[in-house]
Amino acid sequence: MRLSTKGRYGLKAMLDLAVNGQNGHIALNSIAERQNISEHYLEQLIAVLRKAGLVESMRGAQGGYILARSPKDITVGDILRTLEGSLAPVDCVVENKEHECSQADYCVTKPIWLKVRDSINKVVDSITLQDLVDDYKEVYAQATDMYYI
Amino acid sequence: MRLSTKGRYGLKAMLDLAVNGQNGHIALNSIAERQNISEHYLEQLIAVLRKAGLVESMRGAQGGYILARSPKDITVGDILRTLEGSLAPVDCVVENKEHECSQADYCVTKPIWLKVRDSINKVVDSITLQDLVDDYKEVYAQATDMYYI
DNA sequence: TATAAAACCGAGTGCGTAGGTAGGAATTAA
DNA sequence: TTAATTCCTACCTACGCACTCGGTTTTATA
Repeated sequence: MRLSTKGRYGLKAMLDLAVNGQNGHIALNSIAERQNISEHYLEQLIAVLRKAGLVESMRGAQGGYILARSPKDITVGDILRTLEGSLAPVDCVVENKEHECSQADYCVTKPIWLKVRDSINKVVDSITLQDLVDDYKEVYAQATDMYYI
Repeated sequence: MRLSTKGRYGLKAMLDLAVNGQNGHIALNSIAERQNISEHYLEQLIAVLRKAGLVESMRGAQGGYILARSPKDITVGDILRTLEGSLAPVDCVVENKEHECSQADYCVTKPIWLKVRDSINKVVDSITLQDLVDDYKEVYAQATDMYYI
């Protein structure tokens, strides 16, 4: 039941953008360096975030990435589901695919998986990037050049 | 974030034992047949459940398995965590290992993972095998020879 | 006491996915 | 024109899941 690095790295990158991208685009290599993530690998992840409309890019010199929306309008759930797919614990309760199991009406375990899925979504959808930015600023009120996320 | 078949098969097997094991031991092959699980594979899973003290075995002819405790004293969480390990979404919030990350005090994402972990555990710990047996009996009030779990 | 039914055990296998690398093409500010 | 940067496709490797295989040991019963 672990999240892969996709979700974790992606969340780190998005938080990095929220903290550092106030005035303009941020180059991928600077994010990768600060967050200690392979640049080429992060490239693949941010491509997914871009296609999902969570970040926007600018090519060429001085290009980079920027959040597509305000941090308060991007939830942790948006980011994780974009990179990990559904957070459902079993396939039979993946969103919009619940009907696909022929035994759904008789299955006594399905309600368990639904509850687990919904409780996970509830947590991650209740936290916005802005919440994390606020936490970050509080923790690093003094040491402004630290980037542990 | 999917559960593996270990957890799902294990839960099915335990529910099968709760439903069918009222009067004595149940042979593994009958569980495997009813639940449509590879017998040899289920053997490996039930060995884990036995070592964890959730089921007891009797060897030899007419032997088999039986729940070690009353179904009302076995939760879905007990079964899933035994077979899957911690249900934590990331390693840094695996139970009793939270301290191992040197950045734990500064990490702004850790509280997210803690909330996710706790919400998952809360759901699965609130449901007992007896609850599932009751659901099962309700669904199959008429068709008593069906075994979809 | 022999037999068959069952649990117990350890090793091996195929496959998919995670987590990257490698190398280059296209774009654009300076 | 150059250098910085995104974008794209292909490839690679290790690992764990979901089994299979071939036995050994135990025990009720005929």
